[in-house]
Amino acid sequence: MSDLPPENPNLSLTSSSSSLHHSYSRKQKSLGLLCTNFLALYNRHGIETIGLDDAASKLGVERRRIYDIVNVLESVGVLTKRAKNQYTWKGFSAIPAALKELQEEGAKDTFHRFYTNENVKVSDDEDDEEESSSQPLSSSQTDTSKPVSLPQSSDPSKIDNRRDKSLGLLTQNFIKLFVCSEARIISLDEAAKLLLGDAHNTSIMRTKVRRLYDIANVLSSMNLIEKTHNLDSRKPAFKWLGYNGEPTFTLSSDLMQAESKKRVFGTDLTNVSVKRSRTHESATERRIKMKQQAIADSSYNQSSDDAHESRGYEFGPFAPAAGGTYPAARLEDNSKRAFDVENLVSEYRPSYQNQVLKDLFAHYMDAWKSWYSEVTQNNPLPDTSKRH
DNA sequence: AAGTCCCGCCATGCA
DNA sequence: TGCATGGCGGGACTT
Repeated sequence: MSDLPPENPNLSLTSSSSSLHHSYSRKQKSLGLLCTNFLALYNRHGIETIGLDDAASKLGVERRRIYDIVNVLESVGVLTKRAKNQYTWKGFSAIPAALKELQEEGAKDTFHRFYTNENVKVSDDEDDEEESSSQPLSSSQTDTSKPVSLPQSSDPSKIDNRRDKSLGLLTQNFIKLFVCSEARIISLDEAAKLLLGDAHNTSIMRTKVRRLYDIANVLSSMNLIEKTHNLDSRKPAFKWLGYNGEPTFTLSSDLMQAESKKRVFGTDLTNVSVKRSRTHESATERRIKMKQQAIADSSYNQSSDDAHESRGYEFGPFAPAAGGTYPAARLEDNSKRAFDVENLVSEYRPSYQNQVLKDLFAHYMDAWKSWYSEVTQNNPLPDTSKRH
């Protein structure tokens, strides 16, 4: 139990050198693989509670990594926090409901509840997040449309709760992007942009994208999304697969051995000497430099970098999973889609009261338009408003 | 103090 | 090379 985490036995953080071992591969330590192992370990009958320490030692990683996984799993309903160090296993069967809830929640406020000053509610924002089962609870506290943006605008209050930036919330918003729109393929860059409310300095974007990588990895290992490319731009992106039944997981061979051997795995392939040599000063220096640079080019009104680039996502039929607010349209049925979107427009436009949302909406329309014209080209459709 | 986990530096991997 | 990825752990925030 208290087998200490593998950690680095002894290592010289200095140097670079050394013997690098042959077999170190970051792939073997990826969050995605770790998640797969985690799932293989706990997604079985009889499991009802999961202890973080137990998981960490069984998987041979630090708790920090377990948090990464658990946080996103929880945001999809697979787990529920019970107490310190303790989670309740809900299983994959809880996913559909969770997705549905996210969809409804997202549809209701078009991805987020933005706060018009009259209904903010900064202070008491939620308390008990999800809890799918019983009641919907749609108080998706603030989130995505973080006020921020304008560097110097006066922020009413520091709506910057830690929770607002949590991996869990970000996961849910990322999922809403798929489930509440017609986008089927979205690149992490685009996702970050959308979730950030557009126009942001590189530093913030970079960090957001970094988080999205973590999320994408675990969602991928759950088969909720899959990596692909944008049809046109070729840029890597993720495709929403939705919940299609419970996938099967298998422990990676080494873990298996470790398990059967009753021994902590991981220790061996930990990249001891590879540790990055964080030369304090250079790191700090760099950080400062980046900060300044960030500030420098954060001119929020960069009219130049948004607008276009709408090729971030691809549209497609709606996810099979939870039936929801929007009808599942067929790709071929262009006219219907046109109709749907237009409906969507008139239905939602009125609610866009803040700039951020407006931009976001415009962004989507833009993307849709280009997609539309593209499709229309090879497959001219009769008339926009006549179904077939 | 212990538990959480945000953040972003910088190494890897792969065209 | 350059860009996409993502390991990793410092240290801030919560309990």
